[in-house]
Amino acid sequence: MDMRRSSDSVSDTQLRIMDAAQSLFAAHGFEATSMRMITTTAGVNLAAVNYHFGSKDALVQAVLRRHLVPLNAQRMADLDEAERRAAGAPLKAHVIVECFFGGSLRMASASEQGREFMRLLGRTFTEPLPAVRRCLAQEYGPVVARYRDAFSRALPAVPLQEIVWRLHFMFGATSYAVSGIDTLQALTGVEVDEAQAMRDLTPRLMSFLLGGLRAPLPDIGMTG
Amino acid sequence: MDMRRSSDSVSDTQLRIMDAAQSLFAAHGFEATSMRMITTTAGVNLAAVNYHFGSKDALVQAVLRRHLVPLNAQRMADLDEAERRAAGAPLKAHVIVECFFGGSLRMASASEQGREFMRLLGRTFTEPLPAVRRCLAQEYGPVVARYRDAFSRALPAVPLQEIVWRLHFMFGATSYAVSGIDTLQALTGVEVDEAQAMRDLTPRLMSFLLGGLRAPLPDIGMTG
DNA sequence: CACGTAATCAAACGAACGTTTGAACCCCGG
DNA sequence: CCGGGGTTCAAACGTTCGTTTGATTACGTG
Repeated sequence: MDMRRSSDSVSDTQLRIMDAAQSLFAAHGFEATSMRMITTTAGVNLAAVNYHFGSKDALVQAVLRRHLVPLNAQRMADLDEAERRAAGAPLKAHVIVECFFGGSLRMASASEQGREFMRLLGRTFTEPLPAVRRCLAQEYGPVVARYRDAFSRALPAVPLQEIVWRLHFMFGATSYAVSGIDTLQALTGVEVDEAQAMRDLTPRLMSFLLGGLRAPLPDIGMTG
Repeated sequence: MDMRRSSDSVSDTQLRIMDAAQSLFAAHGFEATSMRMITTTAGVNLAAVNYHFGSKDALVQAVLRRHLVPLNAQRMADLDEAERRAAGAPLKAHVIVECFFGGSLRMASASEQGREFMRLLGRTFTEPLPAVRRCLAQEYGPVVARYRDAFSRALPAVPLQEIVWRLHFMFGATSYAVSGIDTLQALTGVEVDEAQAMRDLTPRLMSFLLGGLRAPLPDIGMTG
């Protein structure tokens, strides 16, 4: 009963469970995926999840964190590197956008597993499950704060509050773009090759996001 | 056992059930909301849902359709009216955006119930439940096709495929913007008054969407 | 006032859920 | 060869799920 083992030494069983869980979570959602589905798909005993992770909630968090932690670490590192290269000068907006969304989009393009995880992550943002929301707030909080300030320096004419909103919109467009390919198909009736779509998606989305980010400021009553 | 009654004459019990269900679905998701939660909140007997709607899935669809059908009808009518006024001239992009997203945003601003429904609708797009996906495809299909063509006429320089993608992005930004105010709070730590936020959201989002829609075209390898 | 239909009710249905148990198993150090 | 910790296993735990039942109440109609 280790149940909370540190970073190293994840057993083969744990890997198989997380892979199966990620795939099933992405396809059916968290609550609709039962322990029996997970363990059957993983080819392990039903009790294995509780033995190795402690509970279903803990498994959900483990699956999310497995790729989200390195992804956000990469985001921090990419921004560090960009700021180092700029040598004190304010970053260009498109560079910051690339730092934040580039990594995740590349991840979604690279492999079926990556695509699966990004689809899962997209679903995650509208997921009411407390365990999920706690995990998101904890993992994204520092990163978002860092990027918000970076954007604010890059676009000094845009009020900080507006930056936050546009970040929010960019999040939405991205998570939906990644997780909703099937929705796109359902709505438009167009057949899309998913791998091809994901590859083309990066430049398409980047262009869209930058256009939105740099749009003229709306005129809102100056109340706050 | 009417169970499939036509548009008129929804009983008080049915209304109370749909109101309670909508609120709970928006707060906890479809699967996490049990029949017992719904009927207790509505103050009706447990068997009432199955009696009046037939099943939980049918209730889900009834709750979605209740506001979605008139909303999409309004979208069609708004586009009709705009095209009538243009008298044959191609519509401006911002007019089409206003037609599509204006109604829903106004709905979200108008009442707590409207806000609730839009939040629910946002969740709906990433919902794997078959009943939900069937409902979305059916209700949105014609509307999306109509608007896609309108955008294509308004922006003749933009390939149809690119239009579809940008529509997709705009959907994502919007549904996320509406449904994820709490996510915004969780990620940024900023406290937001929801009613105020929803009111300001319309011009903010419109500006962002238009900026994205009119962004320079990405350069993608000409492979299809 | 009776009659019949629609609606509501308490109670129970079988199934599936997440979790726990205790025995069996594997493998390595003594 | 034996002993013990880490792991896997079948089985069952108690709970909750969506749904169904059959009796009971409310009510417009002849």
